[in-house]
Amino acid sequence: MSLRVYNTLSGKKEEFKPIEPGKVRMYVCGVTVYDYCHIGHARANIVFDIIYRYLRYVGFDVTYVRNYTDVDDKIIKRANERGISSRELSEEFIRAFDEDMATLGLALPTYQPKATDYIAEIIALCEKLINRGLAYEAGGDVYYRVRKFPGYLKLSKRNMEEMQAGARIAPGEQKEDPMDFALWKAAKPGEPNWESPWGAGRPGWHIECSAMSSSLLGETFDIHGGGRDLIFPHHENEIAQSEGASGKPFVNYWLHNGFVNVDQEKMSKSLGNFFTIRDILKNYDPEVLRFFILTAHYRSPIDFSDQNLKEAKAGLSRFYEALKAADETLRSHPLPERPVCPEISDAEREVYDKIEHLDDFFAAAMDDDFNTAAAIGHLFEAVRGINRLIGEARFDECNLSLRVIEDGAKKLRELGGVLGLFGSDPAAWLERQKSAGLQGAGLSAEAIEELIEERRAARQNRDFARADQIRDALAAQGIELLDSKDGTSWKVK
RNA sequence: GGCCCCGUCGCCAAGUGGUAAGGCAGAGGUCUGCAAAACCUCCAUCACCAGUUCGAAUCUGGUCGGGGCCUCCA
Repeated sequence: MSLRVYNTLSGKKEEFKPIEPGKVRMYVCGVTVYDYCHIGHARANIVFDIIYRYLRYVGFDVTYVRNYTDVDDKIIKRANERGISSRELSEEFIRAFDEDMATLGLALPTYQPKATDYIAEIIALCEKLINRGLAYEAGGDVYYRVRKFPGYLKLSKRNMEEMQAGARIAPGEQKEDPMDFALWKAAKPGEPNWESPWGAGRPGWHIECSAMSSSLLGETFDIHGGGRDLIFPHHENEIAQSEGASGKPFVNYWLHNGFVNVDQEKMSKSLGNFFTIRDILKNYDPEVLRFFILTAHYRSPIDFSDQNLKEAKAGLSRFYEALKAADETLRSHPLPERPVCPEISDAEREVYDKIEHLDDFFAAAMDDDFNTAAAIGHLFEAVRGINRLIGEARFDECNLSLRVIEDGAKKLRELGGVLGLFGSDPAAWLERQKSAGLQGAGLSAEAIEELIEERRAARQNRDFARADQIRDALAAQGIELLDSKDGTSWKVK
């Protein structure tokens, strides 16, 4: 099996062939740092995090660049509103971004460049484009002469005439053509600025990504990613800038993740219907959010709702319950040196096979354009298998099952790790969910334990009426009791 | 208006030519004092219509419905 990816440029799934065998160079558009990240950012970053992890898992040496855009109109505007410098503002939100991504358990990219550290490269790129006749200076601004670049709009698949209608020249701009876009903007009073051949100014929006990507990855690299909404104009303009300057293909594979919707509508800042990562994390474990995002394919839209988050939590809990049960089983049943099973039942055989080939099923799903939803489906089947062997509990006659349980739990952790999942200690993770859930129930763990003890005594006296009364009362408050041979435990519904 | 995407079980969600993964919910069963958890069994012909094909959820055309981009946006 080989990796196939959907390339926005061709509109098809293609076999992935890196430029340099065994190595992948990947650039993903990060954030403009002027506000807290919302769950749309969370999705984009989680999606490319697992792409990064999976590429490494299959053996590629990956150079992953994710930038911060720290100079921009919105940053300047917000900084002015707050009466602080652009630099102070962007530094504040770079820290916030780093914290959010760390909380979500993202692996660190190889490089995280800031646009303002690449001003010299940006100016050099502008000069090159001017020399090639693809850009021009006008009143201290520099614009890209879009009509001179033949491949323009090849990524977004539009045509110039139709685009004309919406394009316009803002007051103060001196564009030759409404479609042209700014590479460099002359500084207005009070704006951050850098010296350039065209006077003091600052970069336009798209040029920083061209400059940072070519500096760190070269003129042509393998993968460029980002949200769908960046296809036009951002990525289209990046292509014009980079290919215009180098004369070489910019990127081989363009990957774009789908949106997060709220009530079937795109979540966005302009609509005001967005949730920040910090909002969500008040009510949900970060791993639940990650799990929720990965249960859909990265290109599909996902609908964000309390209901869907709750389902994700139930699903993730199922994994941790199984891992916990596996841990406990292995702890109480030492694995013999040479596990045997004289008579393997059909059901056991089925589970053994499933777990033995789990990596293959997982890889086949992920090789198909990073189909995490299908991959998780396979992992769920392994959960059922493990639970089944534990349920059979015939370890005396067939201790080989212990080996399979051990193997299954190990693979679950290893493959889950590729998705950034199941990294916690299961008992501790479940315990955390319990105490978090308790806050909403208005009950203390001690109170519950007391009631459990009272019920235990009642049951011993065969006073089942009283015992059931206690259980029902707790259930009404969302507390479920689970009886076992070793006593009674509880969990929040 | 132009371009693009989507419409799969009650809900979420895979599946892009060979008679529909998985999760949640639901029904029955095993276990249990009774439950819960776990396990077993059951539960969809893929918006609609017309084509192509031996064969389509999967390809083509159309209809209806939803969404996105064209302005800042992951």
